[in-house]
Amino acid sequence: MGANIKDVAKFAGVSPSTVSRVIHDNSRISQATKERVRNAMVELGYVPNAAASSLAGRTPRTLGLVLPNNPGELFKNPFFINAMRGISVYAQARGYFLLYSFSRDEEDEIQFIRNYINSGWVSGVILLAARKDDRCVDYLKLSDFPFVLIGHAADPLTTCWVDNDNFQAMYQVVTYLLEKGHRKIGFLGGPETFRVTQDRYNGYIQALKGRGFPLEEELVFMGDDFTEDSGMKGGKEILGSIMPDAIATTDDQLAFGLLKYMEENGIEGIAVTGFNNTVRGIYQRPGLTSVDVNADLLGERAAELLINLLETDESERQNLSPNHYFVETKLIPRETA
Amino acid sequence: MGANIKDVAKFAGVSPSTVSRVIHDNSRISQATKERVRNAMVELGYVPNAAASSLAGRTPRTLGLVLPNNPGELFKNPFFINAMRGISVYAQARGYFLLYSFSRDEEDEIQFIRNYINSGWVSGVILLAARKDDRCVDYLKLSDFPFVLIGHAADPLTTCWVDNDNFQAMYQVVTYLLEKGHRKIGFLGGPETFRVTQDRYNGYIQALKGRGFPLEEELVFMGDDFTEDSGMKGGKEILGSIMPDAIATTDDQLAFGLLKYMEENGIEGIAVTGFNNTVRGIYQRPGLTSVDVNADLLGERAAELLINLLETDESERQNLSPNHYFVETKLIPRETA
DNA sequence: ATATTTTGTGCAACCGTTTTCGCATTTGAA
DNA sequence: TTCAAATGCGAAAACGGTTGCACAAAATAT
Repeated sequence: MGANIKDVAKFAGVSPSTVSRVIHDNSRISQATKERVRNAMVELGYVPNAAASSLAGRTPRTLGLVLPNNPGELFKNPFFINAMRGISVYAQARGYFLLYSFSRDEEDEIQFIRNYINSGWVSGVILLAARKDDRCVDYLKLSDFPFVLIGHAADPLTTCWVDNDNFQAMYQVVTYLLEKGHRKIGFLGGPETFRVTQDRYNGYIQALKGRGFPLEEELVFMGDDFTEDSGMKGGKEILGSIMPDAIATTDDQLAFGLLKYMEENGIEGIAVTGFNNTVRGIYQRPGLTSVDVNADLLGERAAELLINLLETDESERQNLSPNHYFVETKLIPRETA
Repeated sequence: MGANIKDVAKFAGVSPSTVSRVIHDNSRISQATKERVRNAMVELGYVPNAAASSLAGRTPRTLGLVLPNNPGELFKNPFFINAMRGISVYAQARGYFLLYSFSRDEEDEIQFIRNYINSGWVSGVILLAARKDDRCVDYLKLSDFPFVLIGHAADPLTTCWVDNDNFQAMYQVVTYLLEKGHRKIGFLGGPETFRVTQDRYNGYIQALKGRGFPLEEELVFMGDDFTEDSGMKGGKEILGSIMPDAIATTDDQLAFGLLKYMEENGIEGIAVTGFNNTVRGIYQRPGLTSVDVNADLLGERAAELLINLLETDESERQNLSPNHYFVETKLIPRETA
């Protein structure tokens, strides 16, 4: 390993404490000394020992990421890798390291977080997949450990989080469909209990209202989950009654199920939109019109929020502002709408 | 933060040194004492402070991952996320943390590795994307820092690496094509300078030879890179002369280019195979027959190799065996072949 | 000219763990 | 019974930074 703080001190003709203060840009050190020490640092190729630094009281400049371990989801949806990249880009710029781990289940995740915290290896956590009633969130709050959530927090006032503006996103989708000339527009969502479903549903309703179109309950269906099967079921329900000329779904998987149902039943000419811009939707024919949730930027913003949180004094954290970010989505028109 | 080693010592009625020895299962501590201390540890929810531990001489149980930052590649090919998952699964089982970073370029990567090493935060490195004449490899060797490579090492004897058996993989592809009744089989590869191209080309040759088929030079083309464009160019070259009835490519992107060329020129009935089992190949119609390189397992094996390396004494590392693993590939037949 | 504040730096204790050395105590051999 | 070796554990010095405190020198106020 390279030079340590003593080597630098000796080289610059000062004491180790002075070097340390130069590293942290302490105002009590004169410019002349700072310059001399900094030269010594580059001269010797000095990199501070992170272990010693965090042991001695500084917060370790490392963030811990908690990822779900759902093999299918991981490769169908480039969300996670892109979010991780976004986080990496930002964290790098601020000089933070990143720890990650895929966990099998909630129990596993809590275990990880416990290890992150107690090992002293990590100063903050980013949760990349928020569940409803997430025990990880509870655990982190209970431990009073800094974290941010990607996704809408159950308690948005006392939690830091980043998310898309799901209302706005769906509003935009429906408006787009209306402008395309569609009049009877259905809605196929995930479980009602999810915040994201609610938000998007509200966006759907408002977009219709805004243009003076009525909400027709028969054209609305909420699945039990986000699977293709639920999509097919939704197709059966919605297309069984009145025929809409477009259906906005809240997830590409649902859309795939819906398209499958339509194909199997020879139904054509209905516009379909999805959410998440998954790879399958991009490459299938016809390409699925979908909403890109901008995972990259979600990641960057999450990292930004967390690092800002970490770098504000403990006493002021309560009223950190902002405690959340909304990230723009982008509608990607393709053949299905 | 939780309890420290002194708390545990007090609780168990021993000295901190004894607790430390129990943690590392030192043979000089009696079973009775070990039990008592271990009880104290669970009782107090003790997790060793990783910073202190690594400061005091232990190697930090953390591995650093170096990833390329090629946005397109990252989401078209689920290789990286799967490899990362594989690494995570194995590292977790052995009690290691994982650091990752996406780098813009080679310069950036070296910078990261330097930080990894000098910060004392990391005890070994996994390179997920090996280039030819990789400066990172040189740097790591020069620093005498433990690392493994995913991909074939330039110097396979003195480097630790994991890779697919590319010879075998292509042998299998060609054999499959021959068994399907194809007789004139072409080869469309990436740059010749790449080891992987060579290996797969040799597999192609041997598979033909093995069954007594001649190698026809006009049916072989090596592109300048792994892009769709090169695939189209290859199609033009190979399909311009004698018509083969199948073409084995060394990369899905090349295969996509080839298929595109065929479509644009109205050429049909030629079997095509790819490599990497990318998402586009899975979802396009017709589905692309491709070789799954088993990224998950590559990741696991890489982690295994590195951790084993780290846990053998410095003096014995020279003749660590094995210093590499071959990971099975899996041919995934779809419509194009 | 003296008193007071500000500025610049060093000393030394501390963070939590590891590990060498050393000292009892027990075990086994002579 | 005596001595050497093995066993079981504690004391204390690292590891590399950080930071409160002290203190001298310089700047400013009186």
